[in-house]
Amino acid sequence: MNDCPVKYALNILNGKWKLQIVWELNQQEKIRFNELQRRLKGISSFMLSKNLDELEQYRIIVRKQYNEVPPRVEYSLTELGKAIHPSLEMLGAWGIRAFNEMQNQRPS
Amino acid sequence: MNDCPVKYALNILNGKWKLQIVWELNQQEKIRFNELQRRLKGISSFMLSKNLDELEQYRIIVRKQYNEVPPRVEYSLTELGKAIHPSLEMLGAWGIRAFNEMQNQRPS
DNA sequence: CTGTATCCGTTTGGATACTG
DNA sequence: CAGTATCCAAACGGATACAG
Repeated sequence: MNDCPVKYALNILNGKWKLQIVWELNQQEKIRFNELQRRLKGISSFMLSKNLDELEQYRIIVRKQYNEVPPRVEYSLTELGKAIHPSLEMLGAWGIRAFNEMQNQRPS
Repeated sequence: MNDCPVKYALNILNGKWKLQIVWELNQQEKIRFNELQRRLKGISSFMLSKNLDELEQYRIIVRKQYNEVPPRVEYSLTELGKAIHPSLEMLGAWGIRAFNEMQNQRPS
């Protein structure tokens, strides 16, 4: 994993939800646990919590807790987390091309 | 999967071996099944075959078969396959940064 | 040499119930 | 509201044997 930076990067975003979490945070600056769960339709609080923990360990996101009643916790991207966006844009552009090349040859 | 180009792209490279296969093909232009298996230390012929099939279906690689005895099959990247390299370079650069930020904060 | 068929252990994602 | 604990099913990776 640590012998290849690309694999290291991909590993951080691996799984069903992490990319989407980063994407939501990129559009929101800050977001609360519950709202994030609503936006990621279908995720359980267990999975969301687990994925947020992992992203925090990799320093992609920051968790800020306010000691209020009811509890409030806000998540946001770190500078490192924001810095991945250009790579994702580039990958997305390639993804569109890859998708189109599949469609073109479907009729075969 | 098809609703997000980034996810579509990541899905193509998903798994334990596909990234490394693309990487090897990027350095070799052509490579035979057996040599590829030797380079990807630890992969079984079953897994290699399966991963090559999937990459071929996504039009990332091309399989060329020569009807000789013994059989010879060569794999190479398509133009689409080559075109992913800049994205991987960029992701790798970010990966190095992410890795370093982890190391820096380890002593905490 | 280049695969396929079968079977199996591990990992991943998730449903549900519960807590401070 | 923001999680944790427990348990379960499906997906993934792989070992082994075998085939053209």
